[in-house]
Amino acid sequence: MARPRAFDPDTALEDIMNLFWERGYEATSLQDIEAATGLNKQSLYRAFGDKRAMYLKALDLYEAREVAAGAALLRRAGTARERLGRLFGHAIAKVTEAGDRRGCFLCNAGIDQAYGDPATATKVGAILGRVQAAIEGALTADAGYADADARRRTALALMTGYFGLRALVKAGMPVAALEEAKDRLLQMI
Amino acid sequence: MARPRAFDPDTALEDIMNLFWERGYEATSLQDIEAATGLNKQSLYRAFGDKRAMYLKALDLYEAREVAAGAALLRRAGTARERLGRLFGHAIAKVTEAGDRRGCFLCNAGIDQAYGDPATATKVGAILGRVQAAIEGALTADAGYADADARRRTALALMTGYFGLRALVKAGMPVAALEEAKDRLLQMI
DNA sequence: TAAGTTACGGACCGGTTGGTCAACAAATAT
DNA sequence: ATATTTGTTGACCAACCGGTCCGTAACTTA
Repeated sequence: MARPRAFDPDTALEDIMNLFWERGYEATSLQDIEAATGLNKQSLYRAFGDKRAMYLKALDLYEAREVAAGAALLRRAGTARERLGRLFGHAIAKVTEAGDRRGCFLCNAGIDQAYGDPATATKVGAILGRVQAAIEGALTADAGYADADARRRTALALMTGYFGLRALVKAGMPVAALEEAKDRLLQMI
Repeated sequence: MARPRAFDPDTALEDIMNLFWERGYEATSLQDIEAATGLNKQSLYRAFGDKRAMYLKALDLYEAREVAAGAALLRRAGTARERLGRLFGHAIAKVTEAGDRRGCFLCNAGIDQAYGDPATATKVGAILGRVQAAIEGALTADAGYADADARRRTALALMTGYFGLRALVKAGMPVAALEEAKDRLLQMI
């Protein structure tokens, strides 16, 4: 109909997601976003809405990308412990292989924005529910988890441990300690 | 010698701690701190230093108050599971009894400031070490944890679960799910 | 009471915040 | 070619940011 966009919104949103992921909402300024995307403020507003909208869309992208990748690790063949081991191991591999200590954007958002912003809280809650379901799904690989209640309880405990692990990654805990915590948590299964 | 302070620095620091605990570093402005303490910016600077210094002192107070209270729960008589159950139960009781969903200031600080600010990272790391030691101490109550390595591994896993639990509190997870996660995590012991 | 010392309060600082506006550029449809 | 629609750009906004300065008030000591 008219002049087409000169940039790719998906690429821009990915840059935005990485910024919010690393620094959180408040510590990320529009100016930072302009610099990271190479776009003008006005183009950003036109494409995504205001800063809060950008944040929520970044969370959506995080689920579509990172959470989905984690869920895929859980679906691949193996015992429940092998599946969860892949997920937990991946969280630590991000540190050892890529030096990435940003942790989990979802967990970060839960702490720095869900408390205080209802829209974020709703979104985080919804994603958490799907993470829980994915872990429960991985547990069905073991005959020992035929009971739905036991499955749910263990899934909740594992999810809690997983979030703690990723929080401690961002807090700077040494890799050796992270590994020990991971291995011991997996013995729950 | 000269004119004495008209306010109590300890009370003021407690107000500051509560503010940082609830909102985090970036979302708390000097103006907010002035309003919460009823003090002038100048008095605050004179008493505590700049904003960052206030934050670090607030973390110190948090350890002296809240972490110490948690460690006391771990020292009281009982089996290891009873001791840890008190600690985990206390984290959930804050929600059910006081409607307090601020979570753990230490965990919040680990996510929103330790990554990015070396001074905070150092302090958080030091406190984490003492928390780990307190949990290890509680595990010695059980004969099954005579081995120091096993004790350390389990303590790390429990600490990780504890931080996950408190992160999920702040993220808004329903109490019923928190309870199930807590109970299942305690079965690790 | 006078001198010395500290606390207090508010004005003030430059810089940055998130957000808007209007002029201009570029593409399509007729 | 012209009209129309949209994207881009940079100037601009009031509000607020953390931080400082300075005149004045209040207290202690001599």
